[in-house]
Amino acid sequence: MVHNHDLENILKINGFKITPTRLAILKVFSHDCEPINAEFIFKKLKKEKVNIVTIYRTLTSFENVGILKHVDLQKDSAYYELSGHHHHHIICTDCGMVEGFEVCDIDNLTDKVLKNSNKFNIITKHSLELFGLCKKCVIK
Amino acid sequence: MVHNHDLENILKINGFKITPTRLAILKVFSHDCEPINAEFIFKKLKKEKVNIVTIYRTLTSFENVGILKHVDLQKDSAYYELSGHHHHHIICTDCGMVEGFEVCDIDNLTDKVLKNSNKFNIITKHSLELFGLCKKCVIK
DNA sequence: ATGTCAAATGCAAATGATTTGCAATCAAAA
DNA sequence: TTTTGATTGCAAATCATTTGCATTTGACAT
Repeated sequence: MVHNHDLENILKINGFKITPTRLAILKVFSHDCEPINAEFIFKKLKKEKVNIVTIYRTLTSFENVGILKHVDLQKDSAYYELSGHHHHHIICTDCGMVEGFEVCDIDNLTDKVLKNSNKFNIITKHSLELFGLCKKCVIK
Repeated sequence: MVHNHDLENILKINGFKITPTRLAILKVFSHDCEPINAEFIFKKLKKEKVNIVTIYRTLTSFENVGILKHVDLQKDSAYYELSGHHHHHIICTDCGMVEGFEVCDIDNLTDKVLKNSNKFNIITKHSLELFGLCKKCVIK
């Protein structure tokens, strides 16, 4: 269970002012472990009447300081998740279901790639997502 | 050097009618090995006065049959490349420069991941791109 | 506690990539 | 050459996201 106190700390540490909107958005992320988009947060916060523009701005600023990570699900909008532990996703191309996985030997890959590259010597991030059909959609 | 004859064959094989526009678009791809977007093709074909809507439609239909592959460079528009040999890219987050690389142990990864997954057993495709700073941009 | 001020938010409008509807044109099969 | 469905162009629509600007508010100093 995540306490409000923890969320406030996240904001403080990153130099943000503590506002109800930011706390609410952080809370949505701490509830839903899967990557979510602005629209999803907007709907979750219907009662709080948070403007979607504010959500977009918050997502961007949270990503800038590293609170959030942008996840590329090859969907029509931008998805984010808390950047806690390093992991990737499998996405069902039929129903959109997302499952996380930890396996990722990126350091090894990066080493090999940089050894063969004459244009790059610094890698700062990477994308790695698998796409397939979930067991339910295979049957269809 | 790619001959017109080869390009026509690609269209024929995939059940497309042979049109000047499609040949021109294919030719752009055969010249530029790096992933390109609709706007780039549009500019390259200024003389031919190809409508950008047609380019979008062509890109989509080419991707559907597998002539083209959508590459996720995390830029603002959709980039495509000929789906010939399997490879990935390093993208400079500063200047946007793109370099390809072949190293990719995806089968091994897929096996491990599916072994641990209870929701998926079929992977159809994957994304894997590295992001960093090219040697020129590191200096800046 | 209160005033101050930059930061945060809301609202309306703009942006920019991509899509859609529809009419005109064209490639390819008969 | 005729026919017909596919292809293209043009204008307008869409949809996620961004921007400008006025208003509000959190945090710090008084």
